[in-house]
Amino acid sequence: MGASLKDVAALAGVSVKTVSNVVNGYTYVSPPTREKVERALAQLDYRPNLSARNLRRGRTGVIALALPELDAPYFAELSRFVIEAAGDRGWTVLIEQTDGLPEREREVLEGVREQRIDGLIFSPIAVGREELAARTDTTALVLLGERVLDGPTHHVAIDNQRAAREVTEHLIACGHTRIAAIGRQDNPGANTAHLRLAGYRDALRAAGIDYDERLAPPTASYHRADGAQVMRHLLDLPEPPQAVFCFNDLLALGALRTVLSSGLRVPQDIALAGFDDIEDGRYSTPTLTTVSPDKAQIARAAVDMLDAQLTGVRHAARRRTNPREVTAEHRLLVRESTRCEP
Amino acid sequence: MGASLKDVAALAGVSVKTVSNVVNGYTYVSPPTREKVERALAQLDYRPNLSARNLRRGRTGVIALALPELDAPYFAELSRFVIEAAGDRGWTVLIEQTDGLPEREREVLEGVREQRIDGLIFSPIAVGREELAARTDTTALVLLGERVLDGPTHHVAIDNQRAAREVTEHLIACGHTRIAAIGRQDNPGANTAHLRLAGYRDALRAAGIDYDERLAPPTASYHRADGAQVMRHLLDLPEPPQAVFCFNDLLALGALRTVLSSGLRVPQDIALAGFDDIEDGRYSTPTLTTVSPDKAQIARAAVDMLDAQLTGVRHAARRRTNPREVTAEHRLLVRESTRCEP
DNA sequence: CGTTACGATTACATCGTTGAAACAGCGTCG
DNA sequence: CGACGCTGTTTCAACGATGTAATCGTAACG
Repeated sequence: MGASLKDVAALAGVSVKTVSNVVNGYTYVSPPTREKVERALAQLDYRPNLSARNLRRGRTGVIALALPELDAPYFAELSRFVIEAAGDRGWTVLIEQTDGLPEREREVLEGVREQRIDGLIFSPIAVGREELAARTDTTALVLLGERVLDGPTHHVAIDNQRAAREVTEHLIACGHTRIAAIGRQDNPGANTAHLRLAGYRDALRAAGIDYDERLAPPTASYHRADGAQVMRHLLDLPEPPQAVFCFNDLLALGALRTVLSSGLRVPQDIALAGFDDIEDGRYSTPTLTTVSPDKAQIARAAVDMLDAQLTGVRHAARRRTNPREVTAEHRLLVRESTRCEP
Repeated sequence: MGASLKDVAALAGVSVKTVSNVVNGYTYVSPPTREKVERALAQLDYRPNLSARNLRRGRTGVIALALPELDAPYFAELSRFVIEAAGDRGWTVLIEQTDGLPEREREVLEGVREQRIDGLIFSPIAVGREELAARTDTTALVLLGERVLDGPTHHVAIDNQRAAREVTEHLIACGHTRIAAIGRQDNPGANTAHLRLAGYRDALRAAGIDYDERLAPPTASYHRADGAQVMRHLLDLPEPPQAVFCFNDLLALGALRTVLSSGLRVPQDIALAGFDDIEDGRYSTPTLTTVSPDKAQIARAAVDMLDAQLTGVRHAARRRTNPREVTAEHRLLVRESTRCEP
């Protein structure tokens, strides 16, 4: 087992606390003592026992990131940024996969990992406003990607509705009028889906196009397979759409597959747009028009907000910082899949 | 803060240790006492403080998974399986991104997270046999995807060389003779690249085709961008290849992009095969021929081997279990990108 | 009836670390 | 010269849980 402070102290001929002081960079240690201790530290290859340190300090230095799926590229890319931002603060990230299951999400909220983490960054799918309000666990929390109005918690998201409107406006500007949407979800918790649908409808309305529910079929989840399947359905309509706005890139890539394998061309026969700007869409053929959320900014903001909560609690005993909402930037990236002369 | 054993004990009117006994399912607790304690536990919503428990027990219940990049789909998919397999044992997984940087990899090996984790599953890129042998940290270790012969550590991998040979044989069976490879790396640590190249050359040799180094250009890393760029280079050769074996799917998807945007068809003009079976390749157009490693098996085997090391240490004080090697299954999946009549 | 055995419970020490407070030594100041 | 303040160091008591050994009561035994 590794050496403890006691071992080092014995070797250096000083008290345990002095060694602790050296390790923690405490100011009042005489140079000769410091040097002696440091030699001993090096000789024994001392590493602090984090369990003990955390027990004493009441902090673990670990935050959790709870996501639906790690293998959805959007979340994988986001994770990397969160890990980096947390690393800058000396924090370690523990990843929790909920698979979007309500019960797993509730577990996470109620602190399965409590005592093991200082804070939680959570990207919910199923859990709604009520569950969040009812939460009893007091671990610091930041929500991602969900805009729970009046919600009791900090969160960071992009302006989903505006972004969705912009995509749809772009498709309209290309001259399309029969524009479908893939990704509608009627589950009341599916906030993101609602917002993107709302933005889509905003743009239609502004252009004087009637909303046709048959062009926005319900979509079980947001994987390639769903996109492929719903697209098949759209193509089989008596009047198929001229353009399709998919609520994420995976759906779009699935849809793209269906369109191309039906012998149709993108964008000439059908234009396709996605959402998330995952790397796949930059290398598909055609490349994918999409909304690019500033993932680095989202990650940074989330980590910052956790930090604020944690240090806030320290300074003003358990004062609940006011729920803050950060809106991250996004950009519409027009690529080949919707290229047109406007 | 959460309630501690002391609080529960006070409420139940018993000693701290009795509560501890109830919590840990110790046998000799009288039914009435047990019930009293359980009521108190429930009433205070007691959760054990893991720092304290770990300090006492010397185990953390956390393992680390160190990967080059979480946002490479192969690793993202693998992570999910590792997290699941670890979850079955009640372990939590902490993810460490090395970005393939030698210095980060060395840090991981030397136990940056020591004291915080019980074991490490590590997928190295840069670090080689010598560094592994020189490792001083004693945390249980399992290597992924690397076949370090005579290495001092447990590891699990598929038979890369055989798989690569099978892919190449398939391309040869389709009638191709000018077959390129994307993914060669001359860095001596790049074991996987060497093995796949070896398998490629085995197949060529068996078919009596000369190995032409110009058809296997060095490749800096394994991202789409690299595949796209190297493919561009191959297309610009005086005699471009008829088929290309890419050492992973990302390279293949990048290459596919280049080929298609050059106006060539896949597989008619150029056949393309990849490696890893990431989801993207199942939805690209054309779909991607690839080697599918049994990721679930790899994850399970890695976790099993960690478990064996951990319990081995417990039983026979620090007995080094013999380095074991597990070879996971793989399958060649022929899809559209190489379809031919053989 | 005294001893033993065992079930049930408790007191105590301990894991490694760090905050609070005490203490020792020494120069400074009134 | 005594009080004070500063640096440098140590002692002590926690943090929360658990292993060990001790304790207490009671039933079984010879």
